[in-house]
Parts: sequence; C-alpha cells; structure tokens
Amino acid sequence: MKNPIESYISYTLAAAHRAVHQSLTTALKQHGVQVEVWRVLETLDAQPSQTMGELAKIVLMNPPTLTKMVDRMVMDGLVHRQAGKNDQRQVNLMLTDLGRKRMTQVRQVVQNEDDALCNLLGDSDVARLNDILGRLM
Amino acid sequence: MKNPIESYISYTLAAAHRAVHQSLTTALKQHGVQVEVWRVLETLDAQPSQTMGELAKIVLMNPPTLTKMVDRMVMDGLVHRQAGKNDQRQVNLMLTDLGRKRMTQVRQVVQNEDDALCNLLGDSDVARLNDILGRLM
DNA sequence: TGATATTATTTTCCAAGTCAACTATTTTCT
DNA sequence: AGAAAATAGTTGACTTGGAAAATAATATCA
Repeated sequence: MKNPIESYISYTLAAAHRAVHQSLTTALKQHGVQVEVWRVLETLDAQPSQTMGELAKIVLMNPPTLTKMVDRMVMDGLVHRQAGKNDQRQVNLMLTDLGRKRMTQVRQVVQNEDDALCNLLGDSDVARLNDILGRLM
Repeated sequence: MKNPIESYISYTLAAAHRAVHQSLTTALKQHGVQVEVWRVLETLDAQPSQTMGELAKIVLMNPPTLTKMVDRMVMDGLVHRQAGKNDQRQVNLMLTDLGRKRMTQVRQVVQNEDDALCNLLGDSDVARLNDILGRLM
C-alpha cells in the first residue's frame, strides 16, 4: 500500500462509491436522467405522495438541493407538487404519467448495472457488503 | 425493505459513503480543512512532488476541480506549484512548511474517525469490507 | 526535420450545490 | 386564547463542480 490514504475506510468507501456512481451516471446520461432523479422517480413509484423532507432523507440530498432538482423535474413534466392535506407546510410530490413512463424506461438500465455488480461480487459477498455498510449508518 | 431503491448496491454504497463523509467533513471543518484538501496533504507528505494528474486520480477528483482546489491551497499557503523538470507540461506540487504542519494537526482527527469505524465493525469485517470494495473498481 | 498527433494542465462558461436567512404554518405552553 | 417556539419548505447570495475548448509542451513518424 504505497499511499497512506488508501488504508482509511473513508477513502476506500469514497473510491468504490465514485467508481460505481460514475458508471451509473454514464449509463443514465444516455437517457437524459440524473442518478438522483431516478431515485426520486423510483421512490415515488413505490410510495406515492412523499413529502420533500422524507424524500430528501431517502434520496440522500439536502433539502435546498432537492427543492431545486424538483423544480427541474416539474419543468420536465416528470412530477408535480401538491400542498399537504393535513399539514399545509408540507409538499407532497407525485409522479406524472410521463414520470412513470420515464421511470420504467430507466429502471432496466439501473437494474443491469446492479446485476453486473452482483455478478462481480457473488451473492454471499453482496449480502456481507450490505450488512457491513448498514452498520456504518 | 419498504423502499425499492434500498436494495441496490449503488444506493447502499452511496448512503454509507454519505454518512461517513459527512461525519469526517464535520470533524475537519473545525480545523478549516476540506476532506479532499486533507487527502492532498497526506498524499504529498508520503510522496512529495506529485503531478496534478497523478494526484487527481489518487484523491478522486477531476482535473479541473483539482486545479481550482490547488489554487485555493496555494492562496492559503499550504502548497506550491513547480514546473516539471523533465516534462514542462507537468506541474509538481509540494507541501510548504505550513502545509506539513497543518497536515500533522489534522491527521489525528482523521485517524480518530477511522478508529471509530474500525471499532464499530471489528477487524475482520474491516478486512472483508476492504476486499469487497476493492473488487468494485 | 517538420508537420501531426498526443498528453498535461488550465480556462471558460454554465449548471448545480451550500449556508443562512426567510415565509408560512403548526405546536407548545402559560 | 394567544404569544413564543418549532417545523417544512423555499429563496438568495455565493461557492464549487463539470464538460468542452483552449493552451502549451512533448512524442511520433513520414
């Protein structure tokens, strides 16, 4: 290990994350979709009508960043905002038809990327990895 | 697993990375140093006179981003540039005395963060994690 | 050699991110 | 009830990041 920073967990994690994120970004770019946009689409599909706050935690973004990304998604017609029913401070997000369509198109791309990683590692190491990473949070 | 995106490796990796990076960022901020700045300092200490290109790969940054960060580090007096001896296109970076001093101050902080993670996981899982992450690149 | 291609780094211009302050709404507490 | 505190989300000023083009030096090869 010639370079000292390679022995830090934070570094190894950053390096692996960068590689994987990079590759996914490239794959999604061909469909004009950002990784985080995909996460929002997929999340909203599973649990419609999420609030901005919840969504921000799930998709790993800071609230102001999410707000601006959602602005773009609204402009692109993927999603629309709706004031919360019980709590008017909240904003609920919902997929548009186009948003749902786009998600389906793109899901396969992400799935392929993930399958490739799973093959690379093997099922048992994937499980191990998930377990270990889960304990880091 | 209520949310579908949680089952993707890329997501778990991003989540763990975010948590660890966040925590390190906060710890370093008190010393006025960015995580990537620390990586550069530590790398230069081990292998003085790195070129921008090599450094960019090691510290996981794109060349234009590194250039700008180094501009700031030069302004802060942590580092200075020197044209390559054999190849004049290259730029070699070297620590200043202040840079070396700053690195020593900050190294302990990073080491503490890392030790905490190692304790959390245990030695054998740290080894497993390193091995698995290594195969993702 | 000298024209052409390649490589290393930087610059430019624009998109995206951050921090802190702000608005609007709901809770809490006396 | 009603003033103060807390919460959800957004905005604005500013900084940082990224893609592609520009610059400068070296390598290639006819």
